[in-house]
Amino acid sequence: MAVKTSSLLNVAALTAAAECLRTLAHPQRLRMVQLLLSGRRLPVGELAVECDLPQPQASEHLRLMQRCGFLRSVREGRAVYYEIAEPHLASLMACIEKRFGKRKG
Amino acid sequence: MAVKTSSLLNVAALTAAAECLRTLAHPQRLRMVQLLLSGRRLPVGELAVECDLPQPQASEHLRLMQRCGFLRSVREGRAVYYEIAEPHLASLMACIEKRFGKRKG
DNA sequence: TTGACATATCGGAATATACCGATATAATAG
DNA sequence: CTATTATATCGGTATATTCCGATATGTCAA
Repeated sequence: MAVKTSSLLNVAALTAAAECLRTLAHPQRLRMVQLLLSGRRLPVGELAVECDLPQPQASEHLRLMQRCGFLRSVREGRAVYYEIAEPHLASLMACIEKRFGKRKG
Repeated sequence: MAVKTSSLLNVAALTAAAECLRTLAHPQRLRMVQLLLSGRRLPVGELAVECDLPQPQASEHLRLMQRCGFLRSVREGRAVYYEIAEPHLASLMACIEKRFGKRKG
């Protein structure tokens, strides 16, 4: 199948994209996504510890990412596990890691 | 159980990545990037018209994207041309277009 | 020099976001 | 039931962002 040349997104798509990017644009949220991409799924408490965040803040970050479709949550007993819901997140994070990994600043 | 950390970005890299993503996370700035990726280089005035923005706002958006390394500017006479300075922007935008292009809206 | 055009910067108001502490809800064990 | 654990939500404050109008800077032509 031929590779389609990038056509410009319309205003609605650009607005939606901007919202999602803004949601992703936070150090701890990026870290959470990385953890979930590599670790499959994790409960809120463990994500909070890994990101060195108070539990309420971790919960709020996860809620934002769930709201824009990046994550979904599944309750199991008392724990709530979060996992990646948006397949495109992997390639997006790969781009980000390629740009910001192994770099001197 | 600890999560594997070999491929995770450190805090500094995550912070830098978040800053750049935040800069990109605006509808008109995304549009500017798309225009510059497809049209090579454009003066401020033309970008302002294409994005339906007042000239001062266009200038400010461009300044932000230049500050984080996405763009660079070259003055030619009275006009100032902006162009893509960050090679990774193309693949990043490709990811975004893949996710937000051709969807019902 | 003056006048025009192109771009950049400034000041402020409205809105959004991040962070924190306290508390509320939910599930389970005893 | 109460107590414990895990998560979610709320109130308030500090900070950041966006947008706007006005103005400053820079370049060139005459």
